[in-house]
Amino acid sequence: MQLFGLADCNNFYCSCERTFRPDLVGKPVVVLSNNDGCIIARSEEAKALGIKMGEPFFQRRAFLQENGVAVFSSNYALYGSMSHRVMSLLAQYTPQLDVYSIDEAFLDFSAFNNIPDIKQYGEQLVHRVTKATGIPISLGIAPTYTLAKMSSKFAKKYKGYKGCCLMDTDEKRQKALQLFPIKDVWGIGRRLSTDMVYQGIHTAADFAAKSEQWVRSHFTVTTLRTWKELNGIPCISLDELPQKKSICTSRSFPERGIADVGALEEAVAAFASLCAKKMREQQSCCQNVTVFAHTSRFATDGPVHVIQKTRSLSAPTQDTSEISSVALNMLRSEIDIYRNSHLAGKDIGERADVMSSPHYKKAGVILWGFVPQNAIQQDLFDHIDRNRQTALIKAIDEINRKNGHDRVRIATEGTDVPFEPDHQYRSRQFTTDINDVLVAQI
DNA sequence: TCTGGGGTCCTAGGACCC
DNA sequence: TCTGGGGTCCTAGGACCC
Repeated sequence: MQLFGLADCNNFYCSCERTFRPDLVGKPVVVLSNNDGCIIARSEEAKALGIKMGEPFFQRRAFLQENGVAVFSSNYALYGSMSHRVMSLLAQYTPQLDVYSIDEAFLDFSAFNNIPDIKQYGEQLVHRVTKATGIPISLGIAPTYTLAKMSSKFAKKYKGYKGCCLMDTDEKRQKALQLFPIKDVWGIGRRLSTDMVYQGIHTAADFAAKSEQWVRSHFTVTTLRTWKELNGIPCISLDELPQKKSICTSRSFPERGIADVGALEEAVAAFASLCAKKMREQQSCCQNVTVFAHTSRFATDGPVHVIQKTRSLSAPTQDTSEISSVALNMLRSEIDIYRNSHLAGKDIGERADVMSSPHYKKAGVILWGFVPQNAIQQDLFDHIDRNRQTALIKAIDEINRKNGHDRVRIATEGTDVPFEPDHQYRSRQFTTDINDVLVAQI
């Protein structure tokens, strides 16, 4: 029998913060998104207070304070490094580890038929990771990924499992399916679960009991796969994930957003530069560049402007300055079009008002259409000296690697930090900056 | 005043071709 | 008055995930 494990870190970001603040164990903790915008992680105690995932922080600030909830800005350097510790421990327990997200990984246990007690093996794994990293984890073991995800939720919910829930018989599977709400099934989101409840499907068991024909005719192939997985037939594969199909860097800007076009350009140049760097790390070149920028979805006053523009390059590239200039050209021309259309027919008196440009709340750059960097088709009309360019990029990456990122950058990114996201409640870089390492007092 | 960021996959429908 | 049929490719947008 094939068996897969899913290891899931409990309330990962909160647990990371707590590892370095043991005084907060047992107390409510939340972690905020960039700009301290939304609540994106909650400890069990915070969940018990009724705090929802994704709630805007400003709406909950007073409540959090009244209830003594510890609040943290997101600290991705810390979470990334803690994740790495957890994953390297998990890798010791399986021949095949698939890291699925910052706090989750699948483990292939198929080769472990000779292990007499896989449940006990799982419990050991959970105990070891929790003890060694300070991050509590839950492990589900089952014949398919979808069922393993489900098992891990049981492992988390019921203390009696000691962190590890094994679903290795049809009887256990049936029982679990009946207890599991359809909306919590992996791959069934809000939209689909609403449809299903409308059709009388309330639990995973209700759904699994439908005929294949019925599922095919009502939903897409993705949902059919989920149905098969619930019935114990593996059909989701995770292989070859490391090559991404698109790479995106985007940010929301603090408060009302950015009105100054120069500042917006600097931000976009910085996003382009970061995208290009991520892309070089996976040794690709991109064929397409998309830039986007838009005003707030929530603002009811002020001009609304949505920019989304894509350009195909004449030859794939991984050069920061080329990608950056393509993104900036698209951005500028879209803004020019907007301005011209809003200036047309206005007299001078109205212009001052019109020229108060829109406040762009969010912007980003997406690179896609990747080809491996060693397999580039030369463009017949390409006049750029590729070899020289490659040498320059390598040199810059190397300087930045040694001296801190952004030490060398292109001039369009500006000499100041273009915008400083709010992170009022940020913890320190306990694991990645020597100046922030905790000091033990004897 | 203040509402995250980064991905994947699928489908419908338009553009284009013969 | 009457305005084809079938195929491919691309893109935007929706749904999902963490």
